[in-house]
Formats: sequence, C-alpha cells, structure tokens
Amino acid sequence: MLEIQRLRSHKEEVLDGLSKRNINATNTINELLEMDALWRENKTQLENISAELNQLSRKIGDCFKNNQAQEAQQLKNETQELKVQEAALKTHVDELDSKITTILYSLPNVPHVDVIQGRLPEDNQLIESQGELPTFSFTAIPHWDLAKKHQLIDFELGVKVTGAGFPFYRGKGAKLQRALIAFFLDEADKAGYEEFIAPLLVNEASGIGTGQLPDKEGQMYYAPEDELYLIPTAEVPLTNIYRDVLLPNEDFSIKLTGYTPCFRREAGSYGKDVRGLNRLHQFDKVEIVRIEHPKNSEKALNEMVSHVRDLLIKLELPFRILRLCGGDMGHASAMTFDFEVFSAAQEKWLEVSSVSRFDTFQSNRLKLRFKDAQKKSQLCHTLNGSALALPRILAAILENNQTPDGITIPKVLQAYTGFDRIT
RNA sequence: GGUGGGAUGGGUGAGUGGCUGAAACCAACAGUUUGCUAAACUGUCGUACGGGUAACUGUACCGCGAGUUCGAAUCUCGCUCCCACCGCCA
Repeated sequence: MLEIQRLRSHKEEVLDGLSKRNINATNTINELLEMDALWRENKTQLENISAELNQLSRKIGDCFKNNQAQEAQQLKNETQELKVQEAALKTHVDELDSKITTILYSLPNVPHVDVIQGRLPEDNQLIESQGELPTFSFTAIPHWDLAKKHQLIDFELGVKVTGAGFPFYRGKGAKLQRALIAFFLDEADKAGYEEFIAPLLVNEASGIGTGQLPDKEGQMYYAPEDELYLIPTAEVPLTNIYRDVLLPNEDFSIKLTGYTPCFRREAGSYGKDVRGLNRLHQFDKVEIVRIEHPKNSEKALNEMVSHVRDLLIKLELPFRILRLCGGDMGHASAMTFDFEVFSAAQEKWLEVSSVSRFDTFQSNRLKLRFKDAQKKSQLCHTLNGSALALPRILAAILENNQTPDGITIPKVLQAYTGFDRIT
C-alpha cells in the first residue's frame, strides 16, 4: 500500500511512476486527495468536539464533588447536542477513511526509476545470459516423459489421490527433490540467512500483511472451518514474523530463509503451460526474505540477485536474467528481476526465480518500522526472492542433462543425492 | 473435546467509574560523580493520526468489537487469543 503522505507531497512523481505500468491514475489520485482533504477537515472538527466534551465531563465531575447538582445537570444538557454532532461526524470520518483505504489498496507500487515502461514480456530488459544452450545428437525428450521412463514423478497417481497438479515424486525423483532443497538451504545458510520452518497455514491478518488479501483470495486454498489459508509462498509466513514490529534502532539487516511447499489454485491456467512440472498446485520452494534499512535495499537486491545467479551457475544450467518492465511487474513490486532457465526439450525459457524489492509498499501494510537516529519511526524496506523454486529446475535438469543412457546429476548435487546418474 | 484462569506500556505488575496515558520496580537511553571488567545519584523513556517552522498541542488507543454513562482500563454483552489441568494423540 502506498503511503498517503507520499501522494500528498509527491503526486506527480507517483503518477509518472505508475505510467510505466501503463496506468493513468490521475483521476483516481485527485479524487483520493480530495477525500483526504475532506477527511482531515472533518477529523479536526471531530477532535475539537471531543475535546469540548472531555472538558465538560471534567467540569461535571467537579460539580458533583462540590455538591453543585444543579450546575451539573445544566452542563449535562449541554453535552446532548455535542454528542449528536460527534456521532454524525464520526460516521462520516469512518466512511471516508474506509473509502480512502480501499483506493490505496487498489493502487500498485510505484516502479523504481530504473524500471522501464512496457506492456509485454517482450519489453523486459535482458540483463545477462549465462551458459551454453545444450545441443543433442538425438531428439531431446521432455521432462514428463523422462520422469515417466525413469519413474521419478507420477502425475497420474497424484490425480488419483488428489487431483491434477499434485504429483508424487518417487525413488530417485524424490531423492533429487530432497537434494535440491538441502542444497538451496545450505547455500542460503552460507550467505547468512537464518533458516525457518514455517507454518503452512496462515490467518487472514497475515494474508493482508503481505498483500494476498483482500484482492487475490482466489489464488489461495482456504480452510473455512478454521479460517486459514494455505500459503502460496513462504514469503507470507516469513515476512509476517515482522508484522506490527517496531525495530528499536537503525542498525539492522534481517535475512530469513525457509523451505516450504507452496499451494496455488492457479485458476484459469490451461494448455501446454501447465504440462508436466511447468505449473503445479503444490510445489516446493526455498525463499529468501530480507528486511532492510531504506538506504540498504539497493545493495540487498544486488546481493540477492547474485545469490540466485550463483545457484544456477553451480547447477550448471543455462539461464538469463531479465529486469521486468513496468507492465509485467507484480502489484507490490518496485523492481523485479526474473531468472529463467532454458529447458532443452521444450526449447523454451522457464521462470525459476523472481527477486523483488518492495520498498515500503509491504511494510506500510505490515506496520513494520524502525526508529531512526532522531527517534522517529520510519517504514522498513522488504525484499524477497525464490532461491529457488524446484519444479522447473528439476524439469531443466532432467531435460538438459539427458544422455542416451541416462540423466547426469549436476556435480554440486551428487553429495546430496548419493548417486551421479539416473538410469 | 471438557473444566478453570487470564489478556494493562520493552518486561514484571498496581489499578472496580472522574485526581489514570496509566503507580511501582526492572530493562533501555542521556548526564553527574567515584573509579578498574562496576556501583551510586539525577533526568529521559508508548504508539498512531491531525494542527504547528518549532517549542508544543488536540484526539484515539489498557486483546478486539459493541453497549451503559456527562464521563469507562474499571460496569454490561459478543468475539478472539493465551495459559493450566483432564481426555485423546503424531
């Protein structure tokens, strides 16, 4: 959620920024600022009346102590009219307040100055390309067929037990999955991230804190009996650790990581995009989350990008890094880098990580602040990224490392899997 | 699932209708002094929003929401959460 103070003082800048998302928010923001002015005016009036009532009440108390019942009764009568006014104003102020909040929720984050305007995935900026695209002397087999051939993943069994998008991993497939998780967590640990094992169900307040609610509840699985949501990413429980937190000084840099399954309803997806491991309702991911002083968030973002980059290099996967254009960024993001690995049999790039800075957009909702040197509270910056999401990494490893007589396990994983080939 | 107890500022905890935005103690911070991994003393010490260049000031907040009252941390109702014990159990 954008800060209303920012809209008051830097309206043009915000409008410019939003135009990179191809949004013309001029009317919305003008309307918002009008409401805000009205809100403040009414709020001041309301507070004046409250102050007057408080004074009268004190006087009435004094009268009773001095046995001046007559005077007290007179003053009581005076309060009647004021109380009616107070109630009416309060209703009005509350209404304005909730209208303002609704509009604020609907506005996306302002893209960072370095983000370019754009509409389509093709408008994203290519930052870096790494690794050679594999070539084969035979026809490369897509991962869903490899998985079946080597009994690594059983999609049909998942359909039987749960439904589409909930595969079983089995045998070496399961071990490979576990190896990837352990590898990612170990790397995050080495980079100074504290590991958490988080709840997989969260309450409504947490969903609101990170922005999944109120808009995107359709994307989350929900357990109505207990009013709990299955997490779509570890970002939700990890970031919400710091909901309603006021850090005591400026000297902080919080780095969290966690492995969790992620649950996404993915309503509306279909076709070849969802084939095999490309899009699942349940998948595994290691997430990294950072909470930083505003002056450090740029540095933190770079560190996260280079962390993810190193993971892909160690896994020997060809990848590219894109800086998303305004139109392709998520609602809450100020800047996002997408990582895509090349999947040799499908011959396409698969998104495996998204690393974003949110600046104060999330912390404003979360009420996550710190005390600065002047003892004033300021909003922290939050960032997060996948490091990494497993299914498409697995797909790329299977497809890229296939040989006529089996699949080679990347060296860095062999200590984790205990085998170097799948035959 | 059953029974009982509880929710107050960073912590412990006082407070049953006005003098309480909240005692006291601890912690923290600043200073004074004496000095050797410290003590004593003094002072400061909740958050949010509005107004003001500022000093400051107004309002709201004692789990959440509603009610009674001129006035609520305190009374009434609803809800949530926590703790203890019993039952069940990975």
